[in-house]
Order: sequence, then C-alpha cells, then structure tokens
Amino acid sequence: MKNNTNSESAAFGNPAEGKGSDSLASKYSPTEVEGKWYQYWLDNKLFSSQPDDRQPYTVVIPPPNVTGVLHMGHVLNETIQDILVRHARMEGKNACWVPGTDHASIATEAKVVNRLAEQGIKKADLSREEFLKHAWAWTEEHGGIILKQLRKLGCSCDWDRTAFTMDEVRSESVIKVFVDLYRKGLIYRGVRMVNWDPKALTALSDEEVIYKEEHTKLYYMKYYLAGEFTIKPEDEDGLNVIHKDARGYYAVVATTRPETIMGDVAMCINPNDPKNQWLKGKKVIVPVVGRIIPVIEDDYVDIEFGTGCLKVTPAHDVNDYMLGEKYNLEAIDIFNDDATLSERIAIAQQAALAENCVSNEYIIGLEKYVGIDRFVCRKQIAEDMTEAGLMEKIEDYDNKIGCSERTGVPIEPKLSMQWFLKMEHLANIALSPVMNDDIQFYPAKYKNTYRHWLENIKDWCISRQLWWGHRIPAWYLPAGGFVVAETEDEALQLAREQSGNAQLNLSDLRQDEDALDTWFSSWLWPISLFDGIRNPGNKELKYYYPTADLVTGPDIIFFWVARMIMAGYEYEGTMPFRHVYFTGIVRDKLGRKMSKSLGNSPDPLELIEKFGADGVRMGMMLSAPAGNDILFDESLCEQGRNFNNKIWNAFRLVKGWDINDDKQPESACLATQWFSAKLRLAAEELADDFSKYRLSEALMTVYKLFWDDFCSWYLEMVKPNYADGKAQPVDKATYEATLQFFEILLKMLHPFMPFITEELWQSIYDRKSGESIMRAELHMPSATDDDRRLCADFETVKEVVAAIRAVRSQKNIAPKEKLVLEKIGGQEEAFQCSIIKMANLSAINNVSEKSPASVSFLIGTTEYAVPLGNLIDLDAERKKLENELEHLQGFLASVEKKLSNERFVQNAPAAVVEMERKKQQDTLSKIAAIQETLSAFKG
RNA sequence: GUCGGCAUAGCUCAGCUGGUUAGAGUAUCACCUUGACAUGGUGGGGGUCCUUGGUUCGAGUCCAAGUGUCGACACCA
Repeated sequence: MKNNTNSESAAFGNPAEGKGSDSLASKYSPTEVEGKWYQYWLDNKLFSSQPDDRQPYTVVIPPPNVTGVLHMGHVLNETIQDILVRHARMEGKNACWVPGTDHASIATEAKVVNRLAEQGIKKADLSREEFLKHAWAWTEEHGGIILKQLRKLGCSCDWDRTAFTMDEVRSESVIKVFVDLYRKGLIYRGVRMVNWDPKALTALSDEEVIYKEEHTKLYYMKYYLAGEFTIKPEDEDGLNVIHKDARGYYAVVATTRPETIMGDVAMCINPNDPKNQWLKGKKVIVPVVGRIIPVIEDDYVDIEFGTGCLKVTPAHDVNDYMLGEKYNLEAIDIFNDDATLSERIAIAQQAALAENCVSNEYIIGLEKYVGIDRFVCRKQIAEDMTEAGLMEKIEDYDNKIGCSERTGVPIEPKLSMQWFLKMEHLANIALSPVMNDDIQFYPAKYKNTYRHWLENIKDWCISRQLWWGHRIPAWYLPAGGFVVAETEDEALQLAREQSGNAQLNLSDLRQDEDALDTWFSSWLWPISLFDGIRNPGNKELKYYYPTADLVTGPDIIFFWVARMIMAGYEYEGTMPFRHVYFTGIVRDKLGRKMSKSLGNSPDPLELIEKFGADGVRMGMMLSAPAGNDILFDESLCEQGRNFNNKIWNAFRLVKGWDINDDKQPESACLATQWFSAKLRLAAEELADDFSKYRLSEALMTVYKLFWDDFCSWYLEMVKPNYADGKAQPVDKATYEATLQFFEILLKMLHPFMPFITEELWQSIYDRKSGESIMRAELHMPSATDDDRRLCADFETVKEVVAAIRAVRSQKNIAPKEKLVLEKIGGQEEAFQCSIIKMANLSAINNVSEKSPASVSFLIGTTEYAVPLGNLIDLDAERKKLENELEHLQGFLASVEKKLSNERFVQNAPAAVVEMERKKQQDTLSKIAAIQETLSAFKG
C-alpha cells in the first residue's frame, strides 16, 4: 500500500524538477508555501490571544517608525521575537505578541517637511492644522507598510491588537501621564541650556545628540588689554607669558568657534596659572566686536589647554553658561533659531561702543555678518581677523562635535524655555530591579551601562518645537500663568479658578504650541497597549502585564528600555518585562554597519524572494548570539535554504516509502530505540538553550539533530534496501516510528522555520481543518540514564563506522563493495547489524587474532581489523601504526607525569585521579595492541 | 580622559564552578552521481587558545601588567 497523506499542498503539485519516481519536486520552493500558510494562520485566527486560564506569555513589539520600511535590523529583531513567541505558544502558554508603530515625531515630521518642500510648500507657510493634515495623509499612505512586510517574514503577531502611538488610546494615555507627573511636581517648565537642532528647529534631549569626530581648526585670537593698566615688575618673572606688539599688550584666546566672540562677556583664567598671572584684574577688548570685558578667575579653566585663556560666551556653551550663572554675566544670544547670525550682534556692538570708546583698529562692523550662516560666518570672521591683524595663528585640531541624531547637523547649545521631567525619583525606582535581576538583561554586561546612566542622569527635556506628536496639554492665561489639564474643558475650569475670572472663555486661552518627545509615548508602551493608563487594573492589563521578554537593540537602552522600566514602576508598581534580550547590530561581512549610503544593506524582501523566509530567518539566526554584532552574509541564507531543502528531501524519502506488514528488522528496531533516546536528550539541550536565550545555539542543536542524527544516521539505518531496480518496502512499525520522529523534529524546528514545518506537518498525517503546528504542543519526557547510556554506546558505533569508511577512502574501495570487519577479542557487538548496514559489511567476525593482511584500528580499547588481502600496503600500515604509537606514548608520558607527582595524587579530587589512572590503563593496553600488530608485521 | 566588553581553526563563534594532547558551523582539499537530496555523500588537512608574568599538583578558563579591538559615558574652549 502507498502511504496516505494529505496531498493538497502547493509544493506537492510541482513535479517539474523531480527526477525521482514520485510526484514531489526534488527542490523545495518556498514562495507559494509561505503565502498559503500565512493566510491560513490569519484565517484561523491562530495568532490571536484572549485572556484565559493558561499562563500568559506577552511580548510587545518595539514599534517601528510608522513610515519606515523593513531593514535587516528589523529582520533580526522580529525573527528573535517570533522564535520566542512561537516557542512559548508550543509550550502551551497563551502567547500574545502585540504589534504597532511609532509616530516618530521628529523623524516623520522631517520626512513630511521634505515631501512638502518637493511640492514647493514651506512648513512655515502652513497652519498647524494644515500641516497635520499632510502628516496624517503621509501616515495613512505609508503607515503599516512595514507591518505588512513583517507578515512576509512569518511574524505571528496578534494583528487585531495593532496599535499606534498616536491613536486615541495611546494619545489619551500620554496626556494623562503628563498631567499626573505635572501634578506630582515632576514636570516643570523653565529656561535652560538645551540642545538645539537648527535644522529641525527644535530642542532635543541629551540622548538625541551624537558626537562625531571632525577635523577642525583651533583659532588663536588677540584680545588687547584695555584702559589703564600697569605691567608690574614681578610679572616679568619669566613665568608669565606676556604678548605685546606694536598695538600694545594682548592676551591670546584659543577657540574652535571664532564666530561666538560676538557673544563674549568675559575672559576667564585659572587663578593658579603662572603664565597668566599678569592678566589678573585686567580688562580686554573683544576683537572685531570692540566690547570691553573683564578678566575673571575660575578653577574650571584648564591651564594646559591652549593658552589658558578662555573666552566666556554664556549663551552658546554649556560650561560658559555655568560660569555666567556663577559670576552673574549677561548672556548675549547671537543666533537666530536656524543658526544664522542675529541682528542682536549689531545692536549689542553699538551699545558696547557707545559705552566705551575703542580704537577702530580692533573693530569690524558686525552688520555684515547679520543673517549669514554660522559656518559661513566662521570662515569669514577668521579671514577678516587675520586681515585686521587680530589673529595670532590658526592650527589644525581634531574635535568632537555634537550632532543631531535625526538631521545630522551640529547642535547649537541654546538657552530656551522648555518643559522638563525630573528624573531623580524615576531613576531611583528603576535602578535596583535591574541590578538585583528582577529584570534580567541578556547579555548581562548591559547592566553596567544601565547603572552608569541612571546614576548620572539629568532632567529630561520633553518638549519639542514640532507639530507631529502629542501636543503639550498646557494652556496659557491672558494675564499670565498657565494651567495643565487633560482636556480643554478642564483647562478652562482650572483657568477660571486660578485667575478668579469666571468670565474666561476657551478662546481666551492659548494652548502650548509644542509637542512631546516621541519617547514620552514609547515609555508607556507595555502599559498603554493594554489600556492600563486610562483604565488602571483592567482585566487585560492584569493578565498580560508584566510582559515576558523585550527584544531590542542596546542603542535604545536609555531612550526606551530604562524609561519603560521607570514608567512601569511608577504606574504599575512593577516591571514592564522580565527579560530584556539585546540584539547586536547587523553589519556586513566586512564588519561595516549596514547603511543606505554605503549601499551594503540587502533588501530583506528580495532575500526572502530568493531564499524563502525560513531560509532568511535561519541565515540571520545562525550567527546571532545575544548582544553580539551579526556579520551578515548572504551565504548564511543559502545555508538556511539548503537546510530547507534537506528537510524537504527527507520528507520526500519517507513519503515515497511503500509499506508492508513484515516484522521490523533488528537494525531498524535498534535505530528506533537509539533515535528516540537521542530526541529526548536533544529536547533537554534545546530547553536549556532556550532558558538561557542562546537561540543560535538552539538552532544549531536542531540543525545537527535533523541533518546528522536523523538524516545521516537514523534514516540511513532504517532505509529499505534497494533491490531489483527499486526500493523495497518498509515495515509498518518503522514507518510509524519515523513519522512520529519527523513530527517531533518539525515541532522543534517550527519556531525557527515556521513555514516549511507547517507545510510538512500538515502532510505527514491527516489534519483537521484549522489545525496547525503552531498550536501543537511539544512535551518530551525527560531523558533517562538509559537514554544517556544508549546514546553514548551509539557514539562508539559511529566511530567504528567512520573508521571503516576512512579505510575505504584511503584504499579507494567503492562504497558498494562489501567488506568484512574483524573484532579482536571482543564480545558480540550490540549494534552489530547497524554497523553492518552503515559500513556496508558482509559480516562482523569475532576473532581472537586478526587476519594478517588487514588494516586495523582502535576504538576505545577495542581493536578492529578490515582484511584487505593484497590491497594492503604493509609499509604504509606500519608507518601509520608507528605514528599512532608515538602519539599514544606522548600521551601516556603526560598522564604518568601527573600520576607520579605526589602533590597531584594528594590534592586533586579522587575522581580526577581515578580518571587519570583509567587513562593510563587504557593507553597502556592500546600501546600493547599496536606493538603486537607491529611485531606481527615484522614476523 | 573614565568605565566596560572582547581577543580560541581562513571566517563566525562554543568552551559552564580550573581537570583528556581544545570543539561546532562554515570555508578549503580529495574522492564519490541510476538509489530522498550535488542546495548532496564520505573522508582528510587546518590551532603558540594575543603577549609576558603570577596563583595552582594542574590554566584556554583565575589574578596582574601590556598590546590590539569594539562599545558606553564624559568632555578641553
């Protein structure tokens, strides 16, 4: 009888390339299979989850940007999540993977601005409402593309739960939290030095600034001494460095930003700097500007840097700002918001000149710089100063420049009115759960990074001068002051109370124009996805929260992970997730980060087209230990595809078998016993790998289990013989055992390769409509000592077979030619029939002495021989044996050295000493056997 | 500058509380096509475990210093 399978599957109907006698193609073609089963999973709602009495397993997706497209980083991240989710589901847990997208305030707004610019529309010409209309249109057009792409990858997200950080639930949650934190006194508004992005025209948080190494110049400028002064005789002590030229005495200030001299309000020296003692108490003239400024003294100044003279520009440098606060200096903001020079520079110059009469030789009218860009100005002013004799010298200088993460332009430190969140309390509640492993990081090394950040945390600037995002729920009163409220109505009521003016109308109030930092919504994600902010303690939240695993990149540990932990403890009193799996960065095989500009990032959808989603997933996972960077190479996907093909062909083999009612042959019976033990051992290994989040090792475990143990050993052992020009039938017991093994293997493989495993699982047995491997539970009995013993014995069998094959290979004996094996002085071999089959022997003879013309080898302490008659090359055999003897004698020497060392025998554990003694005995008997053979050759 | 990680086969990495003369995958080489699969099979070669010291009966593993490399944070105007 022909075995009976459900043969409606798409991949079956394509016999085109098959060269076998059955209807299955010899190559697996994933394309149709993948589409078909994904639709099946959707149709049968197999991804969806509702609270029930099973144990929950929750994962929230790190929401990709709503307008983003799938890149290799996503493939890595989402594959890992899908593996974890599918694995948990098959463990019988109620797995829920919640998908969604992020509005990505600044990134999306930048894209919209660019698109509008292409159409000739300037953002500045639009009202807020008009702009938002465009932004929503863009979101609807591009939003969700990435979610569709995740389906191609096989992601088993509960799509009915798809959320967006700016949908109603999430928006209301953000506003509610803002109001709550404001009322707790944790949110405040004030003028501070912030990171200003002059291109996006918004403030940024410290985390959104990245430092880039750049080759710049260091400009040494002359600040001539002003007014009445004397150079005291003791200043001419040789320690002071006094500059003087035809115009007079001057100090030299080194700066990388000569244009900021327009905001100079003081010069600062270190009071302990011997070379600048002569400047104490003096006044100097700011070159070009003509303003006369005092020389102040502060320890902050580094004596070693430049000339030890620091120009103080409180409006444009964080440290200068602090000096300004300390010494009560004026801050002159010289820039417009877009970092062009402000007309204030000219006004300030006029005021300064009106106050003090300064010689024209130090001055250039600043009007010429008004309105030009900061970098153009830098170049210009440096040239002008050189020409005017105000520049001492210019040197090359390597500098690190803070740049905007999004727009890439250098950040301008700027004083401005912003909203801040106090972080001290939140950092306090978030630190210990990670340090004491309530929340576990994989790999744990990121605990350090985490602690360092929390211990040095600064307040979080949460306002952005953007429109795309959650608008800050603060309303300003006509007479000054503001109220913070969840709704306009509430705001009005509060405003009336606060102002004592009951006649106040909504139109009298003006809502803050700013939006909130994107991460101010992301940090609520694990809670807000279950509506836990608006609806605290609801059933879903109670069931799904805390979530199980978070999978994300270490680059957003501060942006996101740390802040989710803060919000989790602040709003739920417990962790948002129990484990954090940090992925590495996907690089190309040369180790370069994948980027659009380098063009070294493959398109994941093209890869899927080429290798199948299962192949790509496997390629990604093969080299992806947690936290290590992935050096991605297409050949890994090829390996994945090859593995798919191997699985496919193993299936083809089994499906092609005819079955009869014969008794199971002993070799098949033994093979079945062994493989069943092997499966239990492998299942334990797999569970261990998963428990440690060692997913690439888990994959390698199943890979080897399937390819080596199942295909190369088990199937080869049970495979019926070929006779009379065709394969013989297989007995029913073997066939059924094989199908059961196959099913277990498919389940083990499923989390990694969902599509092919579903395809085959559906085909090895008849399945009911709606059934799926996704929901098939995998429970393996734990391995016994007998299993371990059996598998260990079988390892010896493998060694014997390999040794015989090696003999064939060396002697050029065709695999088809049957050989005889002699076992010297041993007992009956338990796996005798397995060895006969796998090594293609005609017999195994137990003999007391081996045939004279034979090749012998040792497995353990047992000697085997293959009689070869005149094929034998005695010289070569002798040489080989002599080499082995030498090796064994060296080994023996090292063992005996240990054993003759009294301190070893005394100090080492008894078991270790015992082991060494056994090694000594074994080696001695091996040596004896070889010597005997060698002397037989001589005789 | 401060702190941290890493350094094992050509490549990517395992190697747990120290205990066989160090493993895997891949690449490479040789041989093998009527038979599930050449996207395959069989066999082989390939290592100063970065260097130097130390602890120990014993070090790839622990300690110290150095070198290289990657990262985080801090920054010098």
